[in-house]
Amino acid sequence: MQKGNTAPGTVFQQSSAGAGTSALVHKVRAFNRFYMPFMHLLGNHYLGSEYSVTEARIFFEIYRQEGCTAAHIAQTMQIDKSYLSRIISRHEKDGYIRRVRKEDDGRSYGLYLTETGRNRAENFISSSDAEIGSLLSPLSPEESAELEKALDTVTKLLEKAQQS
Amino acid sequence: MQKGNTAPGTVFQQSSAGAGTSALVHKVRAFNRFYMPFMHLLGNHYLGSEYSVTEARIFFEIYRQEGCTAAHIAQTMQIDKSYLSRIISRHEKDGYIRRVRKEDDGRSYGLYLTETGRNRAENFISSSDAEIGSLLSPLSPEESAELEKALDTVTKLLEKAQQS
DNA sequence: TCGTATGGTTGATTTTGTCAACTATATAGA
DNA sequence: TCTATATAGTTGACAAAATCAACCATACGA
Repeated sequence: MQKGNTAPGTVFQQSSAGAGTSALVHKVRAFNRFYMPFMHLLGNHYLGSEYSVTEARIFFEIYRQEGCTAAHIAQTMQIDKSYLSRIISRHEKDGYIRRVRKEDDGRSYGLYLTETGRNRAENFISSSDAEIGSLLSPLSPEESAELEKALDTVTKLLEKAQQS
Repeated sequence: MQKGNTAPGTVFQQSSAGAGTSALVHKVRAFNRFYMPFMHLLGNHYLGSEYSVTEARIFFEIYRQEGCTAAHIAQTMQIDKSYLSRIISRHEKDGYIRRVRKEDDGRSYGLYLTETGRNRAENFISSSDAEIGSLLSPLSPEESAELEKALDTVTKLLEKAQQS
């Protein structure tokens, strides 16, 4: 964790049901408590892999923005730059990422996945797809549509709240 | 992590959009990617506290089920019993929890929060309430109602999927 | 009462994350 | 240009979190 970081919370506590606390807040906490374990979003290893969640996230960060810098990742992921530096070195040594010195700024590198690295990332994605698919498989087409709509609604409202 | 554990995934990857992969699965992954950072559900420290998320979760596990055993917590949280044993010892030494030898089974202890421990847990809950409340504060009463309904829908459908 | 299973502890070790100091490059201003 | 200050990344030392195997004590069924 880095300095300006807001640390995580909002899960796994029971309701204190204080007078001034809204029903919605409690509902959100209850939702988090249910949703995270349901989606296997807890624990420190990514899927069944040998990678920690942090390591895997770094993978995906580069996957979705090839050429990004370590500084960018450190900022968006809120992790310590020294820790990140070591993870990147390891990934590079293992042949998953390449570093290319920036021409316009000799201090930083653009980060890229190698072919192997990209394959690895895409394998993770497939596994994740498969796992979620399996969790959702009991739903009928109608229920699936309903779920999709509800997720859209939640996203739409929270995005709106974020902008305000 | 313990043996039979399904490790976490389903977040932070980009879509691979394989032919057979349903739109719903992708929507769920996109939702996870948005929702977790929005709710500050990432990182290793609970709220601004000196506690790790794991330590705090142990707190809440006892809070909601006073008298439970370490074995129960280890199973439901999927953490190693030796690691748990040490965390419990620390919490006990710090005066937050009590251990009471079970009369019917001399191997195990019932775990209870002390007054101090309960206060600590409730403080966490208040902080969490406050944080979520602040995130949601821009929403109008109508939007809040809509969000609540959407969360209910998601929960209802996933619970149903879980049972099937 | 013997063998085996379970709850929990301990020691050793690895992995993960933090902190401060440092190098090298960049940039803005006198 | 020279100087000061900021930024990108690395390194060393360390602390915290997590894992693994061995172990003790109690329980329980054959």
